[in-house]
Amino acid sequence: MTDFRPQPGEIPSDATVPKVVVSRISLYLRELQRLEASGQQTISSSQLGTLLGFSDAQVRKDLGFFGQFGYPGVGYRCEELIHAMRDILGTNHAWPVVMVGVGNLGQALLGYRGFGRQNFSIEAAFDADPAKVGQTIQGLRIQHVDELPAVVKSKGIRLGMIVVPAVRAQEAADRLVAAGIEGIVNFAPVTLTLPAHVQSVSVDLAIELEQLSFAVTSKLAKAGAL
Amino acid sequence: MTDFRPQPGEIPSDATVPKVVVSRISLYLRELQRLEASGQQTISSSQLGTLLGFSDAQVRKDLGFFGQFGYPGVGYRCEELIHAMRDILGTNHAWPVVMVGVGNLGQALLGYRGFGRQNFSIEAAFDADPAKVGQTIQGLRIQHVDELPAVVKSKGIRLGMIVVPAVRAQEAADRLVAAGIEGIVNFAPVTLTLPAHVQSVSVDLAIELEQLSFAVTSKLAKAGAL
DNA sequence: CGGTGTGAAAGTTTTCACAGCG
DNA sequence: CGCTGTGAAAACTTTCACACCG
Repeated sequence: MTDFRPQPGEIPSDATVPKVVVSRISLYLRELQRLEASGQQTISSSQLGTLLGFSDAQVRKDLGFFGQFGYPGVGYRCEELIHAMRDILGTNHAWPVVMVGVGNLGQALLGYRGFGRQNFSIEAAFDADPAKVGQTIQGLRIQHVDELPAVVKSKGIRLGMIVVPAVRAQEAADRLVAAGIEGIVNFAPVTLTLPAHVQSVSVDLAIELEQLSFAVTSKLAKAGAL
Repeated sequence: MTDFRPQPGEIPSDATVPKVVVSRISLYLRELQRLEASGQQTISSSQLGTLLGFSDAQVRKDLGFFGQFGYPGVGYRCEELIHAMRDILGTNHAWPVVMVGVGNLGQALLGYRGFGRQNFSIEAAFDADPAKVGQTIQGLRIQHVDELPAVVKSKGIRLGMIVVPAVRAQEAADRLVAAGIEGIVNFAPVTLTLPAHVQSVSVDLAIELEQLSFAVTSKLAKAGAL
C-alpha cells in the first residue's frame, strides 16, 4: 500500500479482467457517487457490498484487479475511489457519441439526462428518412446518415448508438464501422456482425422482460414444488 | 432421445440453471425466430453457435439443462425448438405489464413494438404528476399511481417496469411490491431493495456506455502496448 | 480494533472428446 | 456420415481465511 497508489492514467490492468468484474465496477461507481453526494467520506468493502448485494471479499477482489485503493482499518475514501474507477472505465474525460436512428426510442434517448452524469453526450443524430432530416429534436438537428463519416471525423467521435429497426441494424453498424467508430451500443434486437477491433454492447428490451418472465415462472414452479 | 421428448409445460429444470444460460436461451430464441421467418427448417448447434459467437458445445450444453430437443444427424427443428424455448422462458402465454413513470423514456417504451414480438404488452401506465394523469399516450390513458393496486389486481398483472427518475425509483418499487407485482424491470440508475420473492432485472443506459468506454479504452491500451 | 490485500480452496462454467443414434 | 447428448477435464470465478497495517 503506502506510496504505491496508482496514479491517474496508470491502470495496472496487466492480467485480463473478466467482463463481469467490469460491470460490477460500474455498479460500485454508481453507488459511490450516490454516497459521496450524500456526504459520506469513506466506505468499507462490506458496507459497499451490502448495498449492492455482493460479499465484501468480492468487492476487494474486484478492485484488486486494478490496483490498491484502500486504507486498512479505514476502508476506501469515496472521492478517491470514484476518481480511480472513472480512470479505469475511461470516463474521467468526456465521450461524444453519435446516434443512428431517431424513432421513438432514439428521441427518448436524446432527452435522457442520465448519460451526462457519466460524461457521455450525444453530439449528433442521424436518420435515413428524409422526413426526419432537418428536424430539431431535443436541441439537435437531425442529419442524413450520409453525413455520418464527416461528422465522426471532424468531431473525433469514437462511440455510436444504433437505434434503428432490426432489419436496418446491420447496415447502420456497417456505416458506423466504415466511419471509424470503435464501439457500438446496439438497441436493435439482432446480433451484429462486426470486425474484431470494434467493441459492442447490446440492449434488447424484450429480452430483459423475457429474463424476468423466466425468473417469475421458475420461482413459481419452485414454490409450487414445496 | 426418441419418445422421451419434453411436452409443453413439462420443463425438467430440476438442477438450478445458471442465469447466463437463461440469457443465452433468449438469444437462441431470437435467432431461431429470425431463421424460421426466413424459411429455415432445421439448424445444427454449430450453425446456431456461429451466428451468435458461441461454440457448438455451449449451445448443446445450454439446451441440455432443459431437455433433449435435437435429432442426431439432423440438428434441431426450428419451429419445435422455438416452442420449447418459449415454454422454458414462459412466453408462450401473454404477459400483461404495468409501467410506472411516463417521462421521455416511458413514452418511448409505450410505443416500442418489440415487446409484442415476445408476447408482452403494456396494459396500463401510471404517473404521480397530475399534469400527466388523464393524458392519452400511444393509445393508453395515463392513470394516477394510486390506482396501481386496483389495476394490478383486476387485470391479474404480474410484471412491472420502473421508468421514473432515480430518486423516485425505490418508492415506485415499494408501490409495485405492495400491489402484488412479482417481477420488475428497473430503468432507474439505482439498486432497488426488494423482498426475496420479487424478481428484478436492471437496465442502466449510462452503464452500458460505460462498459463500452472500458472496452474501447482497454483495447487501445493493449494495441498501444504491442 | 476494524479493515485491506491476497494466496489457496471451493464452486461454477466452458470446452473437450467421444459413444451412440438415425 | 453428420450431428446430438454428456461425462470428464480444463478454465475461470467466488469465497474463505489470515497476515498485515494504521
